[in-house]
Parts: sequence; structure tokens; C-alpha cells
Amino acid sequence: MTLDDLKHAQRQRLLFLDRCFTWRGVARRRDLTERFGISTAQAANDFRAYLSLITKDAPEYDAHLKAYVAAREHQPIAPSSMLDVFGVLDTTSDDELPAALPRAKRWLDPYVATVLHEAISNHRKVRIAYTSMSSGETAPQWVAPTRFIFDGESIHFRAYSYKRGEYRNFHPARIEPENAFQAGEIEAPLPLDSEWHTLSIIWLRPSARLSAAQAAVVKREYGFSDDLLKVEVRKALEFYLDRRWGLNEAGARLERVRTEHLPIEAG
Amino acid sequence: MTLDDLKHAQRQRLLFLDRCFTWRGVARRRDLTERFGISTAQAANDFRAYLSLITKDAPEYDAHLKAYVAAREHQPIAPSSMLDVFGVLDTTSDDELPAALPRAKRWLDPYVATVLHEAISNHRKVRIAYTSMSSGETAPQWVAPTRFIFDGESIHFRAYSYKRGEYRNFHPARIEPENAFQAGEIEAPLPLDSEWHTLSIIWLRPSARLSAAQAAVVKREYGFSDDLLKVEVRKALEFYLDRRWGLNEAGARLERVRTEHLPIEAG
DNA sequence: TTGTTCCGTATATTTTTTATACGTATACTT
DNA sequence: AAGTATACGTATAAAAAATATACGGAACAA
Repeated sequence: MTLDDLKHAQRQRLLFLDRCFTWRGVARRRDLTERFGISTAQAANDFRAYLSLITKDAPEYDAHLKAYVAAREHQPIAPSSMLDVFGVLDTTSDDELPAALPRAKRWLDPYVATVLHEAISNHRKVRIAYTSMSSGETAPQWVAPTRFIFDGESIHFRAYSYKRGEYRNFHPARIEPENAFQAGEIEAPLPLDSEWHTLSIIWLRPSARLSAAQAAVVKREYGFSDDLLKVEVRKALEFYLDRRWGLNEAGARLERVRTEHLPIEAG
Repeated sequence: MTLDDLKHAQRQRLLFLDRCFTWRGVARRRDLTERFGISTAQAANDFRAYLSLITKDAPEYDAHLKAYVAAREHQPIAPSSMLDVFGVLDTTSDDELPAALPRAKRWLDPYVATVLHEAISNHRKVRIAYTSMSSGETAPQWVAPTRFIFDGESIHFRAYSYKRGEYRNFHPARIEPENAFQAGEIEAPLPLDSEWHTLSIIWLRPSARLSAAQAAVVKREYGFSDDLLKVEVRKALEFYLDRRWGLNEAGARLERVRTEHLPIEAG
């Protein structure tokens, strides 16, 4: 039996269980009943199902702790994002002020989102009044949106700009909200978005000004043990990576060694 | 009927539907069957359930589009995080290189996490060799961890430091990994963590050096229409907020007007 | 000892979901 | 204009998932 054979709901529960074992080291039926509102019988079922997936270093029941305890060598069956991990480690109750930063309060106009989504899925172009942050001016222009982008904070989109004759990243908040946006057919086929279809392979190392001990911490924090950290990102998104990771800032703890570029076949 | 009456699995599906209507403006049975692997009959059921929750400005079926279309005034039944929104707007297929930045590649040692989690839940103290980033030195010390913290990128933890005699934020990556950490009882009760139990109310405004048009964009981006943006965060986490929002950087688009402090009753 | 709280399992019952069939409306093809 | 495909909907019986409930064992505390 594998994870894929399961129904979505039970799969979610087993993934949660997997994270409990990986990051908490322990799990109880209660964890499942509280989080998913299922019965204890069903929770026992889920434990049985989870254990049947683990062939070696399986968690074992500890009668003293009244809990299943993961083996020291426990191997997760699925990777988890930092947010997933925090979801398992955080103990703050719901009515309390959270232990996380306030939800990135970025805002997106739902109507603007639907207009862009419609244009992307039906391959149409839209007329937007877009404010340039450099000049501060707002001028209408036609763009053909192709995708939404996420930089970890807020949502942007990629579009072909007829004004510039090239693909660019746009920020929905800079679009002047309108009651109805003009939209239209795309006549001539758009050129290939070469920056989107280029892979940037960025090699990083702990900043040279750090001591050996500090460099070791940086390596541990970013999870690499070799000399260099390899990061792969679409060339079109490289700007966001630099900004998010603070690569160009004065106190950066990582510095760029070199960058390679590789074409990506259209998927 | 309300959302809370539903089972977890169906609630998840209705929330997804809600996000589709809010951010895409349209939804079809297919969206549900593809994402959750349910039958079309069940998907039709879910649509019926969702529509019964919406009293006014409900989505309507559009026979031409062969899809339900949200009313222009559609009100979501639940808020969504930016990540949720992107999950609904992103059209990249699974096997493609994603349109989001590489998953914040921060790393956390699972064993260190379990040790900290154990200490937090059982109110014990642990001995850790912690590397100071300022001096670069690594010295063992006893700490009593109280909570995990999330700054949006990586996971930290709050602990009472016996060495300093105060509560501090710690970074798991700076802990020297060991095969087994010493742990022990907490003898004397710990003092109150006053910074944790203080609320910082931070008032921000668009940076004074921005033009009116630029300031309007910043306001739209952060979703406030009044003069000031109010952000509430535990005082203990204020440092992370500054860093994440880049408030102290040269090119910051938001600047701090004033900060108020308020005690939080223990929850 | 007794009571409590975890765990487990087993049963019958209820709820959820599927499979299937059939009907309607729109759009596309011939 | 007729036929085909594909959305949507509904209804029914069947299968699967989850619950309620009961009972047993191990650890632990009073």
C-alpha cells in the first residue's frame, strides 16, 4: 500500500502524523482526533495504516509515555515546508495572539485577481493603468498576463508588455483599480518568454567576512554541508530571490559565487 | 447550517471552493474532483452545500461558461493567506519548475526539534552549545524553552536563558548538534516573560520620501486606506517584524510613526 | 486497592462517497 | 440541421469511511 492509494482526507491525516513523528518525535491518537475531529477508533485505524507504510525504523508504542515514539533514525515519508513544520510544533492556542508574525498583511484586490486569472486562462490581453515606482507615473497599457508568481510575501504576475515589447513582472497593487477592465483577443502569437524558460543555477557560500564558527552556523541554517549551496530558480524570478534572501545587502550572510544558466524545455 | 457543522474533509473542500470564487471568480466541479479526487456526484453535492451557506450575492451557474460565476460583490466565508490565494491562482503543473521561489530552503534538524519540543511540552530545561553570531564563540548553557516562533522564513524558539537571567529568542541552527542533549528538571519557577506578554502596536505610514502616487501604491499593497497602518505583534517578536518588513533599511517603503505597548493577559 | 487515562480491538450503525444511469443546455463539427 | 462532445444536474443502489459503543490491558497516582 502506498500513500497514493488513500483517499485525500486520510492521506492528509497520515501526512500530519508523519510530521508529528518527524518533528515532535511522538504522536498520540489525540493529536488526530483534535486536529481532524475524527473518532478515536478512526485515529487508531490511521495509526495502523501509517505503521503499515513504514518498513524500517518504525515508531513504537511507549506504554510509559502513552504515546508512539519515533525511532531516532525515523525517515519521513513526505517532505514538509517550514510552515508545515511550524504547524506541528506551535503550541499556541487559537484564541491567543499567535507565535508567528502577523500574516503577511499584503493585500490583493479580489476583482483584479479574477480579471488577471481570466486573462491568463483564456489567453487574452488586458488594459491596465500601471504605476511605475521609479517615475511615480500611472499610464495605461496593454499587457498579456501569462502566470501568477509568488515571492513568499505577495503575489505578482508575469505578462507580456506591448508597450515595452518584452515580458515583465508586474505587481497587482500597482494597477489602478477600475470598475471594468478592457480586455481583448491576442492577435499575433506572443514571443517565447525566454527568461521564464531559463533556469538560473546560483552557487552561494557563507560570506567571506564570517568566522569559521559563524560560517558553520550559516551552512547549518541553510542545510548544506558541501562548500557551496546550489539554488535553482527561473531566471525571471531571480530578482525576487535576491531580495528575499537579502543577497545584495550589506550584512548578507551568503554571497554569490557564480551563476549558470540553462534553457528549460517548455513543460 | 454553518461551516463548523461539517466534517473536516468537506469543510476543506468548501473552503477551497470559497477561494476559487473569491480569487478566480469561477469554479467548476472539475476543480474539486481534480484537487480532492472525489466523484462528480460528490462535487455537485459540495456545490449545493456551499451555495446553501451563501445567503446573498451567491454564485450562479453560467451555462455558456459551463461554470459557476461569483457575483461581483462576492463575500468570502473565510479569510485566506497569500499562500492559500496562490494555491488557487497558480496554474503551474506539478512536474514543472514552480512559479514560486524555491521553498525557503531553511533547514531544521529533526532531532534538535524533538528535543526542544519535548522540553517545551514537559517544562524541562536543556543544555545546548549555542554559537553567538556576534562573537562567533560556542559556549554551553542551560535554557528552558517555552515556545516555537515562526518569522515566515524559519523557525526559532523562545527560552529562558539561565546564563543571561532573561528570556531570549534562539535559533535552532546555532545549536551545536549533539548525539544526546542533557536535560533536567526546572527547580525554581521561571519568571514571567514580560516581552512575550506585551503587545506592540506599531503604526506605520508610507515613507515620506515617496510621491503621492507611490504612497497610494504602498497603501494598496499593504491594504490600508486610512493614513496609518496598524500592526500588532508580540513585543518579543518585534525584531523579526522589522527584519521581515525591512523597516530599518535604507529604501524602506514604510516608516514607523509610533509604537504603543500593552500588557497581554496570559492566555 | 481503586480509579483514571491512555492505548488497543471488535461490533453494529450511521454517514459519506462512489458508480451508474439518465436528462438538459451549450458549443463545435459535419 | 443533425450529430457529437462536454459541461451541468438529479436519483438510486452499492461500497467505503467513520462513529458510537463496549470491553480489555498497561501504567500510574491517590
